[in-house]
Amino acid sequence: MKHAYDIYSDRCPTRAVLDRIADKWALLILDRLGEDRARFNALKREIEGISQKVLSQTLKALERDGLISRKAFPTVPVTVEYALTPLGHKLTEAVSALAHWAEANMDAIHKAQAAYDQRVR
Amino acid sequence: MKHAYDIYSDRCPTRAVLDRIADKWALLILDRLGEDRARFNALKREIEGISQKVLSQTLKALERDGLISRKAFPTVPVTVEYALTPLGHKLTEAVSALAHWAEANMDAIHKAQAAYDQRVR
DNA sequence: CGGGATCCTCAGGGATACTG
DNA sequence: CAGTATCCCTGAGGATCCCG
Repeated sequence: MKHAYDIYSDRCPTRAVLDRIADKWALLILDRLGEDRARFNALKREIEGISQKVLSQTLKALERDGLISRKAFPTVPVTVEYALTPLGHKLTEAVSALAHWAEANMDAIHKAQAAYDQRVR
Repeated sequence: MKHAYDIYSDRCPTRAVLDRIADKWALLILDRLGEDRARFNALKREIEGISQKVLSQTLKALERDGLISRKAFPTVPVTVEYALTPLGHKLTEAVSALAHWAEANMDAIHKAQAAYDQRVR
């Protein structure tokens, strides 16, 4: 066998991980950090619409899973930098592809939606 | 410019689309349909833990966005098949990579979590 | 078989205020 | 600056029943 895990099984621990990364905010954070490391407020500013609570929560979860690293500098006031870990880097391609897919295909999506609404309504 | 859309902007229509595909259940459905077309109850059976309500909702949303197609056969009782559209097919690689990433890296994730819990307490 | 309609809950996440 | 702590609320989603 390749490995003992099965994402289709609801009791598999991979499900919990998928639940964390298959999330709008997590993907945007990972995508942003895939470009370059960033500080807390920079992330908050650039990822429009995210609340500091959700940002904080998500960063902590991603750090716990080993996808991102947190480095604090003893300046005054404190400076904190978030970056992808090597493990997190393995995900960048998939993350970027998913996050930016909508941008590249929005016109086709609009047409599909219009056609669907025509048919159904 | 490449295109007029920006996923980092909260008012961009791509955000709504991302919200739909950056979802645990949507990714599992897309991944499953990436292997082969499937019927409603087959999806419900194979994607363990999904409720028929969420399955139904998600399928409808994905169909509206043009990612999957629904074909009903006038048998008794009715037979319905879901499959990826060409548009949906463009996403399969990214979806598969994300969905199965946890399976391939679960050991590293476990270690990261253990180390984190040790550090934090 | 492939769903639609209801009811209900509970936890995800927004808003606000405070701190090292 | 980079968060933590509370309060509060709504809407995602589970459970159940029903139907063409």
